[in-house]
Amino acid sequence: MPVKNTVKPKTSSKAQLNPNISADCVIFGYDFDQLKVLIIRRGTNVNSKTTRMALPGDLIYDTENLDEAASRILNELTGLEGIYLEQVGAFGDPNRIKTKGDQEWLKSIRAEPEARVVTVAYFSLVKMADCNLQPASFAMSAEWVAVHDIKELAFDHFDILQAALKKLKEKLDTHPIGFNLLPEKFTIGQLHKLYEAILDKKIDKRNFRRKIIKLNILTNLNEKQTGVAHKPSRFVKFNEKNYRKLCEKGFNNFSF
Amino acid sequence: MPVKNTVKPKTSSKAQLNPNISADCVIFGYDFDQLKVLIIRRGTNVNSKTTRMALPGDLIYDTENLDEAASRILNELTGLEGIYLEQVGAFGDPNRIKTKGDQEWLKSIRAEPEARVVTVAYFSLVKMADCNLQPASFAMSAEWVAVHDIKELAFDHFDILQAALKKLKEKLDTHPIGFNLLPEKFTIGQLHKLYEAILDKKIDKRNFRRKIIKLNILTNLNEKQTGVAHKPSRFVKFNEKNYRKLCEKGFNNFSF
DNA sequence: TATACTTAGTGTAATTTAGACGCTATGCAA
DNA sequence: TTGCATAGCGTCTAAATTACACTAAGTATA
Repeated sequence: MPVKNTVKPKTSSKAQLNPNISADCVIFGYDFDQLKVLIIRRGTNVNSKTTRMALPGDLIYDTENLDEAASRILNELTGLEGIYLEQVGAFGDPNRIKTKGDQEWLKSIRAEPEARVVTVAYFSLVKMADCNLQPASFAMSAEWVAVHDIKELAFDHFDILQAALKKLKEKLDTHPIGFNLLPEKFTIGQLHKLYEAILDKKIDKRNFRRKIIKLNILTNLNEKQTGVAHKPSRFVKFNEKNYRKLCEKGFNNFSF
Repeated sequence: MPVKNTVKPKTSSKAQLNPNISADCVIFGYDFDQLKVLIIRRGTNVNSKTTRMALPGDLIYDTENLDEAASRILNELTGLEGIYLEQVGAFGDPNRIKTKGDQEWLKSIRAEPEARVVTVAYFSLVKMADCNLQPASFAMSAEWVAVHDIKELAFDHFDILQAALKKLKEKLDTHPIGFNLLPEKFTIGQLHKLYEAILDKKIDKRNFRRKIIKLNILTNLNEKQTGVAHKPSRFVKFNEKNYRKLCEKGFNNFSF
């Protein structure tokens, strides 16, 4: 179930980080061309040999629930609140943080680097332009990387990424959540390209239009693109009300 | 992703139960009439006032991974191995084990009853007849209860059950996993009734037959029902090989 | 032993959906 | 003014979905 990260728990000074449970976020963004993921370098020292790329994540506080932990991580890194967030699942192989490089890294940032850690993975969809990337308690820096360019990550994060991607694709088959990656105003063409980027395949333009328009969740705006070297497209916006109606009614298939 | 619980980790005497992480199993069974769930009473004292019904579950060992923990729980309770098992997700509200009744119970069985526990929920599908129900380290007794008759459970187990049920229904839409609940030989009529029981709705008999037969994953047996007060039905069995082929090819829709 | 009862097992027509495909429109660039 | 790029639309065909009714073959029972 998707959650909106509206609640920012006040993690009081006496709140304890639980050494055995973490949350990791696969934060997807879209730059009108490629599907991207927010990747961090952990640690505090830029020049450290031990900086590897990883998903943003952190141990969780004993006072916060899992959704809140994921929201906190997302918020610390991007400044965003109220973002689409959905659990992917728990990853808990005893050896998931035990490789040499990972252990060196953990020793530099954790009180109990060898503790067994089960992580709960989330994926979230953000509008890239709204992100104000900043270092966080758990991340020295963050950057957007195209999903296709990621070949390896620290810990089991590559597996988590693949699982998140799979879940995103499946979800997109049944719920038109792609809007979360686009700005308020967008064109159907942009939405079309977004679907192609996520599903990683060509989709017939006319069939896509027919299908998405029939859902009746797009509101036409009296505004067109300007300054484009082709016929300008009309902007639309996502119709939240009709979307809710559609969800209640239950729409089964929305696959391409 | 479904896993088969083939691995039984030897939890050596020095293996530690992690106080912060548990696994809970929603074990589904089918008695040719209703969808059932295996429900336990925890604790060791039958006469205790604090026995409430709950899902089978236990803290996990630091040496086992999550799938193994779920397999262990399933195996201890039913004696079964190699069972369909799939993660539902992690549940980690800080207050999920904090109600009075739940705390009393935990105090009687756990070293650190107040520790924060995040649980990873699984659902599994078993052939009821194959189960050899027995008490387990975490369960005084176990019994099958019809899903529809369950109104409340300890901790957040009712929520977990609902989530598992939802996941099962969704999965059934795309993968014909219902076979796992039926014996080797079964009739299409039994399969039909099983689908109706899980999805909790009527499905047209002829349409069901057509659709399931077209999948080509049923092998006809030269055997018929005997002793039934109606036209005997031919038995079929699940064709694992064709099922794999179908999975590889990818079958999108299988919804009723 | 005939009748009732129960589930097995089949087919077709109407509607809806999916998939393939080509053309004109409109703006900017050269 | 020509070319280029994307917008935006409609139709045909095949396939899938849905709704729906009867006969068959056993047991139970009157």
